[in-house]
Amino acid sequence: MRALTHPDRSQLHIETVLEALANPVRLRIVRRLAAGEELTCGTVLPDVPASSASHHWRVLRDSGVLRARREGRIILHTLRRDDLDARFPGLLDVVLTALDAEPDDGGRQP
Amino acid sequence: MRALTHPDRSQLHIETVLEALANPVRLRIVRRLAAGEELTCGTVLPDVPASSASHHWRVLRDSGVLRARREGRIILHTLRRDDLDARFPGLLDVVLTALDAEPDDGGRQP
DNA sequence: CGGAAAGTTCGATTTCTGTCGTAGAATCGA
DNA sequence: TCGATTCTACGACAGAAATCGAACTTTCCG
Repeated sequence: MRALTHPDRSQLHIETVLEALANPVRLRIVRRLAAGEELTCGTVLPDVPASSASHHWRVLRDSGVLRARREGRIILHTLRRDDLDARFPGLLDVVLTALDAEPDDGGRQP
Repeated sequence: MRALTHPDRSQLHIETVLEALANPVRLRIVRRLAAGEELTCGTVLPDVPASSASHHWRVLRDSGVLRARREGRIILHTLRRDDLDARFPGLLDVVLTALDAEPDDGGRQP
């Protein structure tokens, strides 16, 4: 198990962040973290296989959207609101607001 | 040649817009349109084959990021700033500001 | 009318993403 | 120490997206 590394604030890249956000599963994660709570991988995507979920958490971490902290055998994640706001002011807010105005799946159910 | 159709403002979808923006070629287009100028397809991506470029313009149109207007044999494109600001206030601004702070290729050259 | 220009569409190819099972590491509690 | 829990790593596969040449449409102009 590799150490949890994150790009630092100055390395955040708008294109990478947009790529990370442009996915329905990852938007679900971001949305759940919006309240500020620290959440474990397991709690957010009960319907998704662990290995798939892990992939999405990683994309969000690697892009700098989330910060991870290992606590024993679990990993606690938070939104990097401070860093995102510093580098891309308003981005997170507008995405979260837009998500709130939509159903949980982003309006993709029949 | 099909008519140029656009999703209307109420149909704009944050996830679709993020997907459209999460691509380096398309970000180049958006960046060039940021000044408010109406531009033709041919003027923005001289290095990209026309058929590839056409694909990207289409993604941007279909997602609602751009508005197209046919003028004879050319197509004039503009950013849908009004609609994007109405539905996702601040999104375009933060993306454009972030792009301005980066090199033209988004920092991907060696 | 004929040819050039601007874009699109189509189809083939390649490349990138997402999905998921399996296996493994680390931690905890009994 | 054994087994359960939590999560990651790997590898295979499928589907989606990007790329691009070739053919086509429409328009403009000589």
